[in-house]
Amino acid sequence: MLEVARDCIGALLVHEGPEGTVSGRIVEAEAYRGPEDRAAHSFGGRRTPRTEVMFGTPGHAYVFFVYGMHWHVNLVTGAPGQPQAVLLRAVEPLQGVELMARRRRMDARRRELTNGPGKLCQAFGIDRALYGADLCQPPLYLAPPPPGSPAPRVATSPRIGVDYAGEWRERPWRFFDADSPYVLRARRRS
DNA sequence: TGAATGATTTACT
DNA sequence: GTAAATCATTCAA
Repeated sequence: MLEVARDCIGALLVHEGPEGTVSGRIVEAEAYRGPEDRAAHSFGGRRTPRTEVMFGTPGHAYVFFVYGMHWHVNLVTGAPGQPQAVLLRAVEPLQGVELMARRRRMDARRRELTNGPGKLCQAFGIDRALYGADLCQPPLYLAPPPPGSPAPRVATSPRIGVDYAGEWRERPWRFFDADSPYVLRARRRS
């Protein structure tokens, strides 16, 4: 599953919605390991209407809502019964930048357009309607990087926003393209 | 039925 | 740097 998270970096995310098609290059993702991972929603094997899709077959979208105003998208990776997922945190906009900017109500050139999980979902128009969607076909799917594109320099770091996860917090399960300006605060070493 | 809380973002001091 | 916004989901009763 960690391999899947790493391989996501550089791949394309495409959403063909009623308002148009948007796509972007994935530059940041985090792995959530399942029942043993305190930071995961499926910690302890909790199987609820919300986490249900993670227990199913891989390749589907786990979409959920947090903080009363933000959606997140995950790629379900574990085999059936293995509730693992990869959270997509940031992309570089490619197609449909104007549509993203309209949805986000900001200038299309700003990095803030898609450099966070909630921002990405807003820009892509991802919401509850895409819960459990098959990520191998439209309207929402992943595509391999375009041929000839340079392999990204993938770096790792601890995950973000999961301080409550105790020992699991420090696991370097966040993967990102070290050269992308769309990755939030690529932390400098001291 | 009701209360607590969060895989965040944004605005403000 | 700190805090508010804001509600689906979850857990307790």
